[in-house]
Parts: sequence; C-alpha cells; structure tokens
Amino acid sequence: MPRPGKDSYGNEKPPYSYISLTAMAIQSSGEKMLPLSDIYKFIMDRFPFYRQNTQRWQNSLRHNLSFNDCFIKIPRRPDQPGKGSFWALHPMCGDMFENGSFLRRRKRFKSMPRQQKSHVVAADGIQVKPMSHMDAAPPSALLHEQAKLRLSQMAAPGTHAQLPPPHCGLLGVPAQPVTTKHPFNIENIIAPECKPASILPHPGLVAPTLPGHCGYTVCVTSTGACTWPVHGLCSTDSLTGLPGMVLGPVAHVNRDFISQGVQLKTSGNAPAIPVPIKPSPLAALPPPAVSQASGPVVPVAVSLAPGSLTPPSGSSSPVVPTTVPATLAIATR
DNA sequence: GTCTGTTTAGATTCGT
DNA sequence: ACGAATCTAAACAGAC
Repeated sequence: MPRPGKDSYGNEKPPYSYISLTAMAIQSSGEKMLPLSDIYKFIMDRFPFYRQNTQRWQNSLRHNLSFNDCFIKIPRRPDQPGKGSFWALHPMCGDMFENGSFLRRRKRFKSMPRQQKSHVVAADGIQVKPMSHMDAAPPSALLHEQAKLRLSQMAAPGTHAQLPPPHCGLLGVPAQPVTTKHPFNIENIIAPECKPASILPHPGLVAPTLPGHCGYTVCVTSTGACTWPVHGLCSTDSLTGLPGMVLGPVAHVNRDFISQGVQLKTSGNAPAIPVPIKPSPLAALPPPAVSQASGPVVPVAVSLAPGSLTPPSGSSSPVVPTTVPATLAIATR
C-alpha cells in the first residue's frame, strides 16, 4: 500500500478530519505548537485539495480549534510578535486517534463537561477557593522564566527524578512504538519532517504523570486556555469556577531569577507551579500523598528538553544536560 | 481591513 | 433509529 504522505492525494480531499489535519500540523512542528497561519500552511503544503476554497475550510478549522477541547491555546510571548496565539494538543488527548491513526478518532476528547462549569469542588475532593483573578495571564516572558525556574528547581539535586518511559514519543501521542507501521500513522504521514520528540514543547508547561503518557506539559482551563498563575494556592477557571491547577510552595527555591531582563518576584512564596488536577479521561492521577507540607500533595512530572534551561547569571542553578523528567510533589490546601 | 477566535445552528456521516 | 462525530456556514468581537 502506498504511503499516504505528502501529495499522495493530489487534488482529492484527503480522508482526514480537520481535527486530524490540525493535529498533524501541530505534531510536525518542533515545538509541538503552531500559530494558526502555520497550521494553514502545513495543510496547504501537504494537501493540494486545501489550496482551494480556503475561506471555507479555514473557517471550519478555526471552529474546530475553538470547539474541541483537544486543542489548547498558548499565548505568544512578547518577544514573539504576530497575530494570534499558538495552538497545541491537550496533554490528555493522547489516545484520541485509534492505533495512532489519524483517520478516525476513538471518541471526542473533553477536558471538562461544559455543563459542570458551576461546580467548585475538584473530582478528587480537594476543595478550592474560587480565585478567578488568577486567570489573568501575566506577561508571557515572565511566565516562561518562571517555568524555567520551576523546572530547574525540580531537576535540582535532591529532587526526585526519574527517567522517561522508553516509549515516550510525540507530544500528546501516547506510547506508539517506533515500529508502528499503520499507513495513516502520523509518523508515516508527516515523515521525514517529524522530528524526534522534544519532550518539552513549551517551557512553562507542566503535566501530571499519566501511565503510558509522556510527561509533558500544559496547564489548561476547562476552556482549553493556557493559564499562568503567579502566586497563590490554586487557580480556577474563570468560566467554570473549577480548579484549573493546584499551586503550592516549592521547597528550596532560589532567590530572584534574572534572565532576559525579567526579574521574578519570589518574596516569601515560591513561584507557583500550575498542575492540572482535573480528572483525566484516560487515567486517574495517583492518589494524593502526605508530605511535610500542609495539605494533600499532588505529584507532578515534568520533562526538560536538552538545553532548555539557561542558568541565571551568578546563579548556581543546575543546567540539565539532557532530557530529564523530574517528579515533584506539590502541596495543596 | 484583515486575521483570529468564539459561538450557534443545521446538515451529513458513521458506528452501534 | 439513534446518538456522536464531523462538516459547513454564518455572525460577531477583538487584536493587529
């Protein structure tokens, strides 16, 4: 069977849904996120069918990005001027496509039922205060730096680090063995452009450890928006009132972290680490453990891309030499 | 003005 | 037949 790769369909409409096409585009990118214009470009480059009637399908594609919870929006940093946000795949939508095939989805991915938006208690019983002001996104550069700081702390000596699962693959795609030869597998479709996974597509993203899933990255609200809390105990979705993440103090935090002209305010509180605590449709989070810190503890896994960290000037913060996921327990209250 | 993002609505396709 | 997933169209607001 011929490999359904670039230009395989000529001017015929390829058998992929807009969701599939978008997922392909995102996963083909090095950082596992793309602006809308680049998603258009990817699709038009590979599928000549979509070089016509652009208004029609691009409208549909935008509709899919907004409507489907499997896509999350990541704000641009100030040093990344341009229109629109970046789009990435939700970390929990990994097995959305059957057997890695983009032809048919297993089922629709929903990060949170929209009709539950008024609830204020997380599924695991952790009660949270509504803190809708936390949804206001701080400057992206600050957040990126904050994320670096978090990661450097979590990867620091003494923290509990663990190696990545050997099957870790593409962002959002769980455990597809490298040998998968499904004709419509993303690897076959977008290869050779598909690069080996850079585990961390975005330095500010943190995801829970899920069995069979890569330990990357994203803090999201139920609407799919990426939020970046700075301080506080918890953040809630401005629409749902539900906790978008759990924040807590982190031990052994460095003093102010200065890089790219941005100074992080740490004061008495450590920078918050956004942690999705919503129940995963694919796997339950590990049960909360008890630590020295008050409140339940949520384990978090992060992965560091090689060279993704830059030590602050004059700082002794370690630079992680290679891809190293770390696990950190975060206290909640 | 154009592009991006959200939302609503109706039609179509597909699996059970 | 039914429900879910998908496609298409349209309106609208806001950012660039």
